[in-house]
Order: sequence, then structure tokens, then C-alpha cells
Amino acid sequence: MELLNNFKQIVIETPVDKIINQIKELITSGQLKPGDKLPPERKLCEALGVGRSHVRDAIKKLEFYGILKTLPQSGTVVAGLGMTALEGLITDVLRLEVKDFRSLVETRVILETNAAALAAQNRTEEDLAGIEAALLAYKNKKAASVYAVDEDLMFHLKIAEASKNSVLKSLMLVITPDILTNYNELDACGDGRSVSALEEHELILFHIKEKNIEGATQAMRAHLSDILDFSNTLQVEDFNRSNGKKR
Amino acid sequence: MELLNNFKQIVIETPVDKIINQIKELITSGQLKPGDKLPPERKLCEALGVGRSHVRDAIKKLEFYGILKTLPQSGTVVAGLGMTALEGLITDVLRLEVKDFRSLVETRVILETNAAALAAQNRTEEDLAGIEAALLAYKNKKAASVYAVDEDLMFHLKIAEASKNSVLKSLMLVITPDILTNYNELDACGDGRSVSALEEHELILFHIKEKNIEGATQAMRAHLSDILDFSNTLQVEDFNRSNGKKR
DNA sequence: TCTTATTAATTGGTTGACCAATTTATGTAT
DNA sequence: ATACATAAATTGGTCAACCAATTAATAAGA
Repeated sequence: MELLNNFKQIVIETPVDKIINQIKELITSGQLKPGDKLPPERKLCEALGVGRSHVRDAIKKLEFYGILKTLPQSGTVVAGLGMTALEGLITDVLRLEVKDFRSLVETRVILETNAAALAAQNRTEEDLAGIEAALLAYKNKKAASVYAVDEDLMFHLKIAEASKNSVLKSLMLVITPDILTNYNELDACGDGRSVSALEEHELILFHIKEKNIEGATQAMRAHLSDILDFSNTLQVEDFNRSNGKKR
Repeated sequence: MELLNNFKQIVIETPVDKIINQIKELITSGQLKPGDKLPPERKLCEALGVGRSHVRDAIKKLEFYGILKTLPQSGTVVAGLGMTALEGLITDVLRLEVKDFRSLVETRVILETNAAALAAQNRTEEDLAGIEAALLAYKNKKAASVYAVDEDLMFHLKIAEASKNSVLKSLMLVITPDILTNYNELDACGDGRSVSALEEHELILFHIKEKNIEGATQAMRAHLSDILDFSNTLQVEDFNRSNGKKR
């Protein structure tokens, strides 16, 4: 069984990835400085021996990350942003490469506690109604079944909306897919935790309603640390299993 | 002059954007549920009356966001992630649509203060060396010129690395481009702030070195709130000017 | 009738050619 | 010699055709 551990993860490096790496290499090595024009796509695909689609895909991907900027009928240039962001961009940024569940949960706690604090500060009456509706949906679903992950997250998302911080909300959305994939694998979802989760949600809502910033923060922290503790009780084996299967 | 204000920003909606919106509409309206297969690309581009490249680009973009998943030679399906995340996904998530600079800076403060705290807790000797090197580079550049944004951000990035939280670091990288574009427009960069920034950096480093979690947090918060205060002194007119010109 | 092999259709992946806009080069007139 | 107009080349954007792998359908055998 442990013979499996002797196998190394095979990195499937698509043509696009290879091109991206080469371009990044050129930038990090200083051969391409911000403002410089990239060789035209045709020259690139000829030099690299691949189709132009691949080159275009690579450029488009780097454009997403704000590293390149393509000017139609003019060329592709390295965006202003210097090597700074590139430095840590060893692998794809957004496909977060969540190798460690700890970082993920830790970050979630940071985002959500602050969202709760801001929500307690900025929430409107409409926000309260939205949060309550989400909580109600969660309660009903939970009464019927044990599986209410979507409704759970919706509750948290409504709080993020009430924070009136669009960026914070966007970042929560960014990590949500990873949270979900990890939870779907890890969370047994039929444990004793479920009962207390509802009460904790209600406590959070109460503090937000009362505009009690500190209270909302602590309630959210307690809620999430419960989840964190629960995750930590899982076997390491289970955790390892949850990796590696992505893409 | 104020006649210009009567013009509405023209939204250049590329074919790709239109397709994305249609697909998102299908998902949010429930006509496409997670796990469902999308119509094949050929049918789609026929129904939409556009080239297949556009459809493929749209799919690829949505795949970035984790909304779709294309299985080669099999089809494209809606990823597991329920409507939950879609709910708030009115516009592109990652091109953060930073309409409000406040949210951006606010979020940056949240991320960075926590990164500083974690760095004070987890930093190794190598991390310290890296942070010091970045600080030195910043100092040198600053002595030579007033423009050292890259080196400044590198210092912050090294701290994020020292936090040993990969997700947190990734999220900082995500918002960094937006920070830069906004700063490049807003920051006069030749003001009195520059002198104190260096001292503040040194103070942060000191606390991280001493493993003083609370101290590092406060030092970082003070550092960033200075920047925030400075930004707030800018004219609203300048702020508005900084919007709308992106892409 | 059920299983299995073979074939046909459909899928996303890839390529090369074409298009319009831009930039550069060239030639002519001043 | 310089300025300007015109033409040629280069650019990214777009599209349609082709490819290999997968899947579905069908037919043959037990």
C-alpha cells in the first residue's frame, strides 16, 4: 500500500504551460522588461514550434494575471507591473494550488471574521433580510436533510455582501470553490457539528443585527474555529487523498 | 468642460463577454445545473452566430473561474460548485471591477496585517534575510530616485511569503495589479510620505524579527493606514478619473 | 435474448488561411 | 533636404476545415 508513496506526481505540462513558463523566464531574467514588446505571435509560434493558438492562449492567460497587455493590431507588451508580482508567480496564481488545507481555512477565517465585522458596521435593513432569508433556507434544508452546504455558504456570502466591501466579497468567492472541493471530500457532513452550526449562525446574525462589531467578529471566529478543529481531527491519510486528484 | 459628464461610459462588450453573460444567465436561472453538460461548441456557435473561437474563449474563461469544466473529447460541464458562488458573480470576479478604491485598500489592510502577524509567528531565518534584502533594495532605490513602487511591494510580498500561508500570499498577488494601477494614477509619489515609509518598514521588520505578533500587526496597520489617509486626501475628481479607463 | 465487435457520429483539440487595422517603408512633390 | 501621400508589410482578430479520441449505435455471434 505504501508503495504508492514511491510514485511521484506526474506533472502534465501542456504546451500552453511550457510557453507561459518560457515567457515568465524571459521576464524574470530581465530580458523582457515592462513596456517591452513581445515578439509577434507568428514569430513566437515558429520559434517554439507550436501552433499559434497555443501562443495566443498563453498570452491570454498571462493577460488575465495582468502580466501582459495585448494591443490589437499593434503587438503584445509586458504590462507596467514589474517583476514584483512575477516573483511569486511560480505556478498559476488563481488555480490556487492549495496544497495545504491549513492555509485555505486560515485565510477563510481571516476573510470571514473581517467580513462579519464590516457587516456589523455597514449592514442595511435589506442586508439583514437577505441574511435572515439565507439562514432560514439553511435551517429548512438542514431539517430535511443533513446536506446543506450550498445554503451554508450562501449565509456566509450574504454577510460578505453586507460588509459593503466588493473586493473582500470577490476574494471570498475566489477561494470558495477550493473550500467546497475540500469540504466535499473531507466533511462527513453527518456529524455532531451540524446541530451547533445553526445556533452559531443565529448568534452571528444577532450580533450583526445589533451592530456589535466585536461580538460579530468573535462569533464568526468561534464558528469557523469549530469547523477548523473538526477538520483537524481528520486523518492525515484522508487529507492526502483529497489532494492530487485535481485536474 | 462639465459637458463631458453628460457622456456615458461606452461599454465595449466583446463577443466573448456576451457569450459569458448568456451562459451565466443560463446557470443562474437554473436552466443549467451543476453537472449538466453544456451544448457542444459547434451547436453553441451556430446558435449564437459567432465563430467557434469565441465560444471556446468564453468557455476557457469560465473555466478559469472554476465555473465550467471541459472534459476533452467528452464535453463541457458545469463544475460542482453550485449556484452559491454564481449568485454574486454578476460581473467578472477576477477583473475585480474595482469601482471603489476604498474596498481595495480596506481589503489590502486586512490581508497585510494578518500576513504580518503570521510572519511574526512563522518566519524562518531565511525569511528574515529575504525581507531584509527587499528592504535594502527599497532603501537604495529610494535614495537614488523617488520611484520605488516595485521594491516597496516586494517587501510586502516577502512578508507574505514568511507567513507560510500560500493562499494568503496568492490573494495578495491577486489584488496587487489593481493596487498598482490605482496607485500609479493616484499616488503622486513625490510627497512627504516617502520619508516615513522607510522607517515604518524597518519597524515592521523589527517586530517580525522579534516574533512580536501584536507589534507586527500594529506596525503594519499603522503603515497602511498612513497610505490610506493619504489616498483619502485626493480629490474625488482624481479618483473618478482613475476609473473607467481600464480596457 | 444477451453479449461483444465493429462501425458511425460526435466531441474538443489543432492547424492554417484569411481579414481589417496599424505600422513602416517608399517615392514623389515641394 | 524635407514633408507628405501612397503602398507594402506586419500586426492581432476571426473563421472554417481537419484531426484524433471518445462515445453511441448497430450488427453479428453465442
